[in-house]
Amino acid sequence: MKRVNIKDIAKELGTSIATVSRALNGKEGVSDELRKKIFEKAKELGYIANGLARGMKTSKTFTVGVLISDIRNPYFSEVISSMERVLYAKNYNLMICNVGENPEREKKYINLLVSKNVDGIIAAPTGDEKNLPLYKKLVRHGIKVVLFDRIIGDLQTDSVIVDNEAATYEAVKYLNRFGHRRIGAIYGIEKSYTGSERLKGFFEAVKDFKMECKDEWVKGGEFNEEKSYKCALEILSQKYRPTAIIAMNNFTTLGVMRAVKELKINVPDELSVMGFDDAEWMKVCSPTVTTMVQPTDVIGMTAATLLLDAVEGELVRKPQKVVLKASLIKRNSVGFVEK
Amino acid sequence: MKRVNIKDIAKELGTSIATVSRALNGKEGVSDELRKKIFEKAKELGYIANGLARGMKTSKTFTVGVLISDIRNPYFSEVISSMERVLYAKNYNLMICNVGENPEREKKYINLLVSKNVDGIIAAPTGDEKNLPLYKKLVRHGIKVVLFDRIIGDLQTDSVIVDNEAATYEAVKYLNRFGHRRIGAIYGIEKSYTGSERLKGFFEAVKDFKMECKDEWVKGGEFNEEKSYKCALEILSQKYRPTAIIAMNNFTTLGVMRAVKELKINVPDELSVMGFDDAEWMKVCSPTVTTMVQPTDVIGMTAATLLLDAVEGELVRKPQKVVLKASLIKRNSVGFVEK
DNA sequence: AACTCTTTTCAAAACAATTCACATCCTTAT
DNA sequence: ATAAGGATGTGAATTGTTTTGAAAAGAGTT
Repeated sequence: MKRVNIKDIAKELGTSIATVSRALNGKEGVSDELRKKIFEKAKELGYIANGLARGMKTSKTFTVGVLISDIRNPYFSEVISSMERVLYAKNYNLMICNVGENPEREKKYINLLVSKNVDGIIAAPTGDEKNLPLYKKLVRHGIKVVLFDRIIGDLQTDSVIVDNEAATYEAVKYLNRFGHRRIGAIYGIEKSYTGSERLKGFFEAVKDFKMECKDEWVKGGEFNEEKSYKCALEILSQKYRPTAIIAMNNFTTLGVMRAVKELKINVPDELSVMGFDDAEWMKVCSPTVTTMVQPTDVIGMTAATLLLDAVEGELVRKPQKVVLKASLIKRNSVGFVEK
Repeated sequence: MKRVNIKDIAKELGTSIATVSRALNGKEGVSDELRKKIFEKAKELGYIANGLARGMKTSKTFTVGVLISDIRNPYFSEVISSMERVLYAKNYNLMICNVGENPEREKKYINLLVSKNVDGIIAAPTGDEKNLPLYKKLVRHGIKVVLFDRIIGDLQTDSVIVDNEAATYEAVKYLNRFGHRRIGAIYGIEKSYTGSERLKGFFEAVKDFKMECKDEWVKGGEFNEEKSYKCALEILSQKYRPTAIIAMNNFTTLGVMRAVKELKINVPDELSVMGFDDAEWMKVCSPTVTTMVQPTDVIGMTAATLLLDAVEGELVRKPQKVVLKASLIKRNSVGFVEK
């Protein structure tokens, strides 16, 4: 069945499409009486504006693309949920693009979003250098871009990140207070933005607090459970092992906890575990996990708000860089080191 | 900066836009030589087709709306991730719409999706009667609809669901094998499709296996952790209480586990817990949770495939109803009842 | 040279909205 | 009576693409 358009309304009312458009969009130049009639007729016919046609003319689509690595990661689903809340209020739709850590997908999705004339893109970029020009092109072409979680190169655009370096530094500092002198870590993707920053903070703290940290105690390579589990097994099977271990995202934390369980290591008596990110399971597993959490709702809200500002604001303003702090949630996986 | 369009390409090459369009879309009637030149020029100028204009003409947008209650629910994020995988392969985008259990949001989002001329909608409907006409209108207007997780009324459209009744029936049956004769339950939204089906299967099994089930042992009302936690506390604080309890989705399961932990009830020795849905935490908490899981990836894949079939298929076919089975994952929260 | 046939190309008409520049109407002032 | 001015309404252009019917060009046949 054909959709009703303003032409139909105009014809029914014996007026012109221009007038109908003006009336429906709340522009002046239409008498109150006629305007009312137009609204009534629109409702009666079940008129819904055609966003494509409107978008063509106004070059505004009320659509925002969101590039993330994996929607199944609670970190991302929480951030997105929070973005969705602010965008929904302004009648925007979100296009979710799972790019994994795959630059090819990132590229294809960006082009798809451009072809759909999205008003803006909120992205946690893979960080691959070869897609940097793509992002720059977006900015040049007037598609607003807000980066979150990770930033790349010298892209002149808004961004919302967490001070990852400080986060792991604080985590180590906290462990230090519990008397830990031997420390290990499970990291994620070394050369990713978050991965490297978190490692940096870790090593810095290790140095500052004069802890012992052997190469064999620091392993990783991927932000996933399986890899982290294996790395944790390796680290913890050593005869001489750390008294505390720090994981660098939610999946790695999960891997560590699984390894610990399998090796029947008592946490926190024999080993303290510091997690990263928060997840439901950390509240119910035994022991519950002490962890550095990122303020996912603030991240999402801020990113969405920045994008809306950029999209709806008339004037061009300087790129903003919002840096948020991670915070420590104290639960039961960290304890004093055994004498 | 202005986007390059086919007119620009045509002008540069001294040909007509019709020819450029034909060449780029792989239609015949363009000499190989000219076609090659057109492709080269398009690449050189960085041409990306304008989806709005294309959509106007072809009334195809390569966009699919997805209505769910909450992206933070791992059940939904897994299903969506799986949908995304199949839709991405065919160059479709997903518009995620978090509707909570709110019919108003559902209505607004559906209208938004219509205005954006999505090719189809995959929805887990709230089930509110007053939005049924909206869904019917979609179908009438040629927007393909695939329902999943829940179905509503007499809507003539494809659907993918799990046999929820059988799922809880099987769960109780399993508990019966462990000698449980007194059983309780934490349910979700009674009048929701999934909620009522699961309850139905539960009561049926309770009757069939001649179990004892007091009214005070069956509580619920919302599919969330807090409410379920409170209900579980109430049930388990009673002097005469069930030896097994069954939760009816992932959040309710989490609530039960928290209550159990707080009451220092030993699971499975003092109480067996049967969960529903799967989640990371169920694998790491103590004890790990035995649970009825829905095949999220199959659900997502099937729903997306059905939608693609409907959207891309020429001929109209009968609405399909795919019913999948939940399966039991045996872990450690269910044990033999104490003598 | 005139004709058919095939291949290649083009001009113009949609698609549904917005918007600019006019046109019309009515009132009021000169 | 005429002019001015404000309010209200209209026609037509515009947005970028696809698509259709027709035209042009080239090749082969008579």
